[in-house]
Amino acid sequence: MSMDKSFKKATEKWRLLVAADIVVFSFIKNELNVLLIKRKFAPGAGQWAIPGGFVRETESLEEAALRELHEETGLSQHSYLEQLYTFGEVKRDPRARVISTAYLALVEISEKIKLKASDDATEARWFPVNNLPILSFGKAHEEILHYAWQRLKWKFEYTNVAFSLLPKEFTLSEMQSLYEAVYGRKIDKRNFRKKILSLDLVREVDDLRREFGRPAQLFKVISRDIKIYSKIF
Amino acid sequence: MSMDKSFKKATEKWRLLVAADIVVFSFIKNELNVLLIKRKFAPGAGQWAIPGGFVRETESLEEAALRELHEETGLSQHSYLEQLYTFGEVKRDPRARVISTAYLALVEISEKIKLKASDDATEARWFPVNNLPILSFGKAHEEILHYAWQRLKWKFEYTNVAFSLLPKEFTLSEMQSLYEAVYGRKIDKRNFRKKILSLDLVREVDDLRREFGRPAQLFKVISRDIKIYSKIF
DNA sequence: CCAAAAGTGTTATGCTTACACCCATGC
DNA sequence: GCATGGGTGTAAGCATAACACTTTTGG
Repeated sequence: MSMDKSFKKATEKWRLLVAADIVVFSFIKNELNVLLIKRKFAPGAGQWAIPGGFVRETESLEEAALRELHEETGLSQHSYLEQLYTFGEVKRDPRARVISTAYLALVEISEKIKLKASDDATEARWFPVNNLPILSFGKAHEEILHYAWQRLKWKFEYTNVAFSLLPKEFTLSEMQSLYEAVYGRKIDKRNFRKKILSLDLVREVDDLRREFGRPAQLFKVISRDIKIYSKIF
Repeated sequence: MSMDKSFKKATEKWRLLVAADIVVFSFIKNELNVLLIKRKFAPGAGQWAIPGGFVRETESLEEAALRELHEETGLSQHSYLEQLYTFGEVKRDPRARVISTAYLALVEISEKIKLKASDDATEARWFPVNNLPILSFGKAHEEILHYAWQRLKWKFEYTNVAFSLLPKEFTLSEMQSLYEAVYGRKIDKRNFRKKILSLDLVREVDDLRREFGRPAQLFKVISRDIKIYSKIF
């Protein structure tokens, strides 16, 4: 059998780097938040960026994304993870030819999750999606965030992925305000409750949340497995 | 500013290859077809596979996918192209660590498009999606095909991408049988025509197709730009 | 009793689906 | 005149969207 020249050629000049970036969303104080880090190194040192880094030979893309997330932010849990898109233009990184695969992750912030201490050189912080800082890497990271948010909207419309951002027990009003935060628009309360209850996704628990006004019924998820529906909202 | 160790480390051992694969669909004789090549080299020499190959340092992922397609099949046109998914598990290719990004392309076969001559060592052929040969690369390529078909179904449901598989002029019955081929199920004729015409996507042309039975009205597309609809069928 | 948020039904409209017969042509 | 595919309308059921007031609690 003859030799495969294109394989030989490719291995003679290994000159492509592969990176994994990870956009992490959470729902904090009725706002959709994104996790960003302050970059330590060029390019873009001192500026905010999406967590991410180079993939090692011995790990999958997904593993690399989660490892970088842990190293850069201290976060080691997630309730949902999916691949977003792979950016492969030639000029993206000034230092070398880099292909980078972006992931979308969701975390619940019910138990207080600690981010990496900010006295470390790499600081990590949650930013509300409607109040983001200037990002490094020109428009590239902004586009990734925008794309991730779009994808999240779509997932909310057609799947039960919303539960991955909610704590174990929650009120329907909380759930509604999560939908409103993701969609960026108001939803009618009666229609929302009617639809969610008709889908048989949640069950009442024998407890109430007392804050302001009338106490609210608490619910829990029946199953957190991701399912696709025809259209939720 | 201090040095970025992870970048240094990554560039010291370039050991990841990046490949691009491309799943090409066409609509031939009322069947959905996929373009496959007979592999010339190991692994999987002599077996059928999805076209693809290694990405060069100077080209984008998309360019690589299209270049490989042209080199391996002779095809140099497409009416639609989108990124599908990036496969990044560690063990995919026995020869080296390979990350591979799969693309989905559509072509219209109106003007007879010539595939690479089969006396060349690399043969290229269209296969109906319901009658595929054994593929090389174990289950991996089968999964990619399955995934591509799933994505195509989704695109047909929610966008006007169907026009990318139809010739300039077509009958509504042709268009319906394209939908049926992609979905793998029958659609009611009256409902189909009603819906398509109500979306204002096509315009009658002043010509008929004569084959069997009553001649059929020919239509053309008003605009081939991809648009998203709430649900077509 | 006041502020605050929870909770609750009905109606109109539009979309989806199911369904059967006549039409125009070539042979 | 018959075989072949082209072309047409209506009604029922379902999902969506709009809309306002009462309830329960804490202070």
